[in-house]
Amino acid sequence: MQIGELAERTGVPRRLLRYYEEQGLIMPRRLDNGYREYDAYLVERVMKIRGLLDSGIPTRIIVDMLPCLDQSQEIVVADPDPELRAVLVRERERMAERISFLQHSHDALTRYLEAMDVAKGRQDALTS
DNA sequence: GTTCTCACA
DNA sequence: TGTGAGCA
Repeated sequence: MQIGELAERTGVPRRLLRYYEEQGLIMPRRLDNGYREYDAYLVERVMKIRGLLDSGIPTRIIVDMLPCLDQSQEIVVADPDPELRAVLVRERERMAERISFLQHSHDALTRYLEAMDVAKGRQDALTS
C-alpha cells in the first residue's frame, strides 16, 4: 500500500510516517516512481510505535526495540548491551509510574461519575 | 497523487 | 517530537 492508505489505516498523518522513516522506525520499499510501498504488517507496527511514543519512549529507543515489536518469531538479541538494558529498565519504571498515576485519575473520575449519578437520582426523586 | 528539503514550535 | 510551506 502507499503512504495515503497507511495513513488512513493507522490514523497517523502522512507527514509523520515520513518522519518515522527518517528516524529509522519503518523502512518501506520504493516503487519505480519513487513512491513508498508499505507491507501490510506495518499497519500494526505503526500503531505500536504510536503507543510507545505516546508513552514517552523516544524514537532512538524504539529503534532498538523494533525486533520485539514484530512479535512473529522468537526474539533474538545478538548483542545484549548492558547500557541499553539499564535505559530500558528505567523507562519501564517511568511507565509504571505513569500507569499508577493514570489509575488514580481513573479512580477519581469513577468516583465523580458516581457522585453525578447520585445527584441525578436526588433530582429525579424531587421532580417526580 | 507523490517526492523532497528547510525552517520552526 | 512533530508541523508547515514551497517545489517538482
